Amino acid sequence: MPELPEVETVRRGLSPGVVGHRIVHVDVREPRLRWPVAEDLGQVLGGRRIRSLQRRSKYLLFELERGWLISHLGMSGTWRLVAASAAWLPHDHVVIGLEGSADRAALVYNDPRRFGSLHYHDGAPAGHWLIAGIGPEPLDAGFDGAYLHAAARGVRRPVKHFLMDAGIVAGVGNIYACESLHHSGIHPHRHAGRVSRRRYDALASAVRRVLTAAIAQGGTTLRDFAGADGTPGYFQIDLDVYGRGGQPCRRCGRTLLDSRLGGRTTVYCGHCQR
DNA sequence: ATTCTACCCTGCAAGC
DNA sequence: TGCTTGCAGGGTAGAA
Repeated sequence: MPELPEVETVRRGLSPGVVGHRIVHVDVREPRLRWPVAEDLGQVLGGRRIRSLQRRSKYLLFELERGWLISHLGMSGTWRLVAASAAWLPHDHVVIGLEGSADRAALVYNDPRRFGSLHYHDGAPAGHWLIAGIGPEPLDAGFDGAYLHAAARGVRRPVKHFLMDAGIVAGVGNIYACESLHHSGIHPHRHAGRVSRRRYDALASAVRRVLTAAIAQGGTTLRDFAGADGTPGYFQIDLDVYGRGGQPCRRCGRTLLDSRLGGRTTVYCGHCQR
């Protein structure tokens, strides 16, 4: 489900309802996520106020009065704010009760596929093992063509893989990798080390442009993604290649190709992307 | 050291 | 109608 723009959309939607509120209890109803959720999370978090809600790569970071709650949505995870009296839905795995919110009294983590995760970390998120190795944020200074070009030196794996590697750049998943490569005219199967500096300039700016536009549209809703208030994203309307295999390229009109790259569907134009 | 594959899990759609 | 198969926006561990 969520790449950087979707996680950012969740962060923005959730913030007003959680920041400043105190956690009164935590109910781990199903600890079997990507990694087991600590069953004593309630004892650790209970009584602490949420100071801010931040994002790093595809991780949501709840800054507490002390320590951080680090959440990843995997493929199918969602957070929603509900009234205390709300009925449980299937796959509601973790419930965080909040004080100081009138009708919205609990934060509920739902995740059918359970690829998401939830960790408490006592120090700064950058020190957590899941986050320590992550590369630069694509929307921050420091991410540009020069950086990509240098990082790709001698790398033989496909440039699409390279771009989706969080250690290289944070937050770019399958959808936005396909889109950015199409925007910049780079063939997804090309070896990362065989892309010129000039074309990495184009790729870096395409990544920025695509992610920024997607955030402005509230993310991409393919089947079930929704922001914290339940509204879907609208960026799917602007997708040029993802999900459009067999349809005409919007630039040259030729049929878009569907291939599998590392087990993931990759759509590209064999004419516009070299 | 890099790079590939298999796997974690449920839900849905397509095909038979 | 019901079964099987494959695919889905993620990321890791372990093998090659």
